Amino acid sequence: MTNIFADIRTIVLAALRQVLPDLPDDVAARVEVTGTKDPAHGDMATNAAMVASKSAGRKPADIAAGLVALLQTEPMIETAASAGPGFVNLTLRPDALRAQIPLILAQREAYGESDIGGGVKVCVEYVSANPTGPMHIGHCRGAVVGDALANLMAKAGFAVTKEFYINDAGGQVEALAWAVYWRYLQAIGTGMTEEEYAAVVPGGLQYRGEYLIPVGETLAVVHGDSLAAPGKTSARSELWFATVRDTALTMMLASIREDLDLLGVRFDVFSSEQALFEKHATDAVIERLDQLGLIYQGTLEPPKGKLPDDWEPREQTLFRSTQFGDDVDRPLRKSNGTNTYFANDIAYHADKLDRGFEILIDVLGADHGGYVSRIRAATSALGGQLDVLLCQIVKVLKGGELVRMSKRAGTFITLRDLLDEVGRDAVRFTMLTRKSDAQMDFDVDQAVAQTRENPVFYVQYAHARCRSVLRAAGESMDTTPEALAQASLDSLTDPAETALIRRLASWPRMVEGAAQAREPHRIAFFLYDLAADFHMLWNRGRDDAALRFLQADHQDETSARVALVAATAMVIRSGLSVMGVTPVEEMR
RNA sequence: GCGCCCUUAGCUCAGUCGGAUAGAGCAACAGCCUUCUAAGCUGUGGGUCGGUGGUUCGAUUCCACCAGGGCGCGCCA
Repeated sequence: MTNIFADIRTIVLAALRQVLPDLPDDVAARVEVTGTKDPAHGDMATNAAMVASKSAGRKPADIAAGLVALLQTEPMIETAASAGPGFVNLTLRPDALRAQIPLILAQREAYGESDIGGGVKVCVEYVSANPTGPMHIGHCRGAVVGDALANLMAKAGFAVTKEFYINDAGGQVEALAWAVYWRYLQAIGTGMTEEEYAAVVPGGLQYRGEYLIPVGETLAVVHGDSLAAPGKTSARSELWFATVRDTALTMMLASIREDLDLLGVRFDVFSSEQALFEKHATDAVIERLDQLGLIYQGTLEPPKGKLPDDWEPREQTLFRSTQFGDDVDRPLRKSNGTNTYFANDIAYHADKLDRGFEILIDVLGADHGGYVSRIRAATSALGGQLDVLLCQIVKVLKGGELVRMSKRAGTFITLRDLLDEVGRDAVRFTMLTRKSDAQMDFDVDQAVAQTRENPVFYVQYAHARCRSVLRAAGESMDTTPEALAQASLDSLTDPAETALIRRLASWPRMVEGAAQAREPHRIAFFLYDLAADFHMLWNRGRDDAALRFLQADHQDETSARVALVAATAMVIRSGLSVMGVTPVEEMR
């Protein structure tokens, strides 16, 4: 595990303890070593003197002076200087920074891995689309964000499980079965009209999309007319319901998994709501909460403002979520005694805790915003920790126009449409170029553009250029990582080279910060900046032939630069693999 | 009406649990191809960080209130 920031922080902390032997641990924990914005401030800066000032009762400048004196003597540090309100700026010895290159080459794409996760078991739940239809663009962002977050946390040393929760119980599955049964009747050539059929469906016919036609046809092939009443009309639901529902769920889930596969998302675990239902998990968890004194029978206040038309006060089984920061207590059982979705979801989260996960993460759509505080409350009540990432709406733009998505108008964009148009890598990368809780416009034209505007292209281009140099170098030298790690790096002194090395060295710190903040989008921005550093260096070689990577007459310089290029390619690949994007070898 | 999220350059967005002179891309202007990919690079201009207070050595960052945008609001999942 390589992390030069962590190494320097250890050194700074040791020095701080010499200056202040009574340093409290909580103060020590706040000591940071960060990169600098301004090269004039050196390579790194630490806030150590400032954070320790208050508890030590000494001026920051005073402590900083003590630190500077000690840090000056460190072999990795060339100069230390106090500055501003009490920063200590550090300039590393050039060879200390360059020494990161062989370390990167030795670790390859594993570079950036960290142990801050400490092997803590984390369950990241995402997508969890209802198995009632194909995946649409609304699911896409959550799928990509969740998948990248899971990868990111795994890289940071958490023991991550990727999980998909199948909502295969409840009203919408019933509605699905009725919708599929209609497609079945059509497939066997029923004489009923859609209106006649809809009239017998409890709650009305939903899910009228054509994607259910193949399910009906499959049922017709397997079961012939046997699921219908004589005359090919609708039979009593007891006769066909379970068969139709199970076939529909199986086929819908298969289709979702196919879509996920195309997106490059693979889950470790698919959890079934129905399975929990059969174990009576919800009743069990309500019992558990009851024993904690968190359940009561009561009547909720009507919601403020606009009332539902049929509002009337009714007594329900309620959970005291207000004790855990929610605004109102929430119903677990409906007035007819059946469990609410919330209750079932508590059972599911309890199930995850029972499986030994210490941190639960749910990636949800923004339309679940109002749901967050109650499910977090429930998880806290059960002694767990739940982090929620809300993914805001994605608007799709094409030709500068907003592409309207409406199920009613039948113009909803499926995930597959988007993948066909833009490609998996561009979809994944673009979805990670915004903070997940910020609204996003997905510009289809930009995602396929081959210019710097398009971060996917820009990063891929940098990687392709690296590979191009390595291919060319490979004709006259050994470009295996093992061989390059032996190169003498003393010639890497150009500011553009140093900037690139500094960026590479900050990758492990970036991974840790992004994982702790649960912000996978930071990886995309890091790679973009890294690509910019590399493109700049590349073009320096255009202006000044002496800065080109391959120097026919200077073997040492060439190997040093090729080693740098190889390390750059590895870090790009390391980052892309977190994002689930495939690096390209060449642009075409 | 209540709750949650958001507001940073003309546009789209970064900004590392509070840190030094707030950064990119696009758009505008001025440059760089006998060369490992010019699908790129360099430079210039552009900001009361939505507003007003507060917390402290220090606030784009934390808190309160206000304005604007989005999402939701008992027996849907």
